[in-house]
Amino acid sequence: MPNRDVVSWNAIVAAYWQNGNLEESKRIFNSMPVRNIVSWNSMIAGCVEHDRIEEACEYFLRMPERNVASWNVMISGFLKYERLEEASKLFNEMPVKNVISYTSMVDGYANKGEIERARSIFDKMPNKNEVSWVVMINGYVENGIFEEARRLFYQMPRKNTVAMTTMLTAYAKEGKMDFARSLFEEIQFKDRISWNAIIGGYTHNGQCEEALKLYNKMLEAGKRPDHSTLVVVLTACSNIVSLQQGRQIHVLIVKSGFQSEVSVCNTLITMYTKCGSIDDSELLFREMVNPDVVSWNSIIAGLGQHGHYVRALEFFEVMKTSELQPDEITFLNVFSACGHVGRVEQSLDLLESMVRIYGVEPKAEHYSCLVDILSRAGRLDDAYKLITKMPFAPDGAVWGALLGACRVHLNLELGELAATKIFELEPQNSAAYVMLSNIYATMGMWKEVNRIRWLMKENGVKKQPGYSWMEIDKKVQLFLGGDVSHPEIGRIRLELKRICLLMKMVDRDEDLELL
DNA sequence: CGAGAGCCAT
Repeated sequence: MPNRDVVSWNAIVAAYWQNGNLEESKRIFNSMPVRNIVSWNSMIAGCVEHDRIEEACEYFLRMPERNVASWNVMISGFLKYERLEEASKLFNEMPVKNVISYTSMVDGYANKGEIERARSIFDKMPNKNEVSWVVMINGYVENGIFEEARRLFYQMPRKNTVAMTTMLTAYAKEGKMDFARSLFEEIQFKDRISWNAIIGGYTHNGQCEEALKLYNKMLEAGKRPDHSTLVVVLTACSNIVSLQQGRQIHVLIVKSGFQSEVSVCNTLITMYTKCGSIDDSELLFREMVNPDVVSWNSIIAGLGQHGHYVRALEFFEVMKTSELQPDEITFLNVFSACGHVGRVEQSLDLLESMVRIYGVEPKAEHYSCLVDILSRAGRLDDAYKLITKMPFAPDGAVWGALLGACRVHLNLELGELAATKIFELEPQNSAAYVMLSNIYATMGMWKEVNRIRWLMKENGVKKQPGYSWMEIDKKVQLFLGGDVSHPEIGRIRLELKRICLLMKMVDRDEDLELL
């Protein structure tokens, strides 16, 4: 039975590359006495899996005959690396297409933002299955076109758990958690991913208590958490600054062996940072055997958020000696630290070395940071020069950084210029009006102050009130900036005074590091 | 024995 034989060989070939040993797969493949189409297809899939698309091509061209799966595996290989042209060439050349060929192309176009082309293939499909529908719906969701996603979802004939989870995620991204929740309740066979989606939805929409409640329900329902579950519930704990619940989940992570998951550790680092326990963040980071860029970014950001700027910069120096490449977020965190300790020259050097050494293109946010650093150092003209030298059009945030400093250093000319730019780019940006008006007020130019006030009214700009809240006798009290009519105003003021005093005391202790 | 889907961290 030679056929039976091939099947066993194929299984061994597949098993090796699935366990990370592509070379052994290839060796066995070469030594096989007989091969069928499946042997070749499996070898191609293995190469694709191990980022060796060119080798996959070689096998594809060498094989004596191909079936539809051979073409499909090549197409999905090219799509994996966003090589749309080659994928679509194969798609057009292949003699017979099946539902998988079409679905792969729909997914490929949708992932590249070419949603119209994805849709036109979807509409041309001779028959669709549940996967095709989900790919198309999710394509709309990923591209933020929620109305069309919803329309297709309701057209979809048989909605399975995956489709419902996709739509649930769409509602969550729109902030419509009530719709997301009722869809979730309608899912007959809720799996772990559906639970993760609804918990994540509540977390990202600021309803973290509800997220944690659902997490407990999930455990009660007998679903074990996976690394994604843990990531979102830890995020929920961070957002509500619940160190106690965060630690509880940390214990569970250690007991269940999830501490080997990099994403889980990274989230733990951030959780401890946000919950005020930066030492735990650092301990965790040091214990990681395989930190990635996100781990480094998290600890550098964390140290910065706790005022340990110099230490953050030291970590960055160590990161540079590792084999990991800093990314755009690393540089944002590093710029932030530089700015706080007034390292102007260093940040200018860094901006230059971003591209030259690390191949990271600075974005608008990076320029905003630099403009902010230069401006705060009083170098307003240099900041303006940097803006004019930016390789793309400056956005409102860049001008805002300059305007903010113009208010502090009282530079009327540049301030008016920056404000004018912001009014063009973001006419509803109330902060710009307020800052410009403050410059005029400080300089006693009351006529101009009135002109800005009039301009705000004319453009329908509303300054959103500044507000905060605190807990008094187990009740949360909301209070507005400048509001003296609050019934608990006395105790609120007392508490604010206490916090100010506390901050000044802490500040004195940590001044040393700033120098 | 081979090809297409939903959730997650800075």
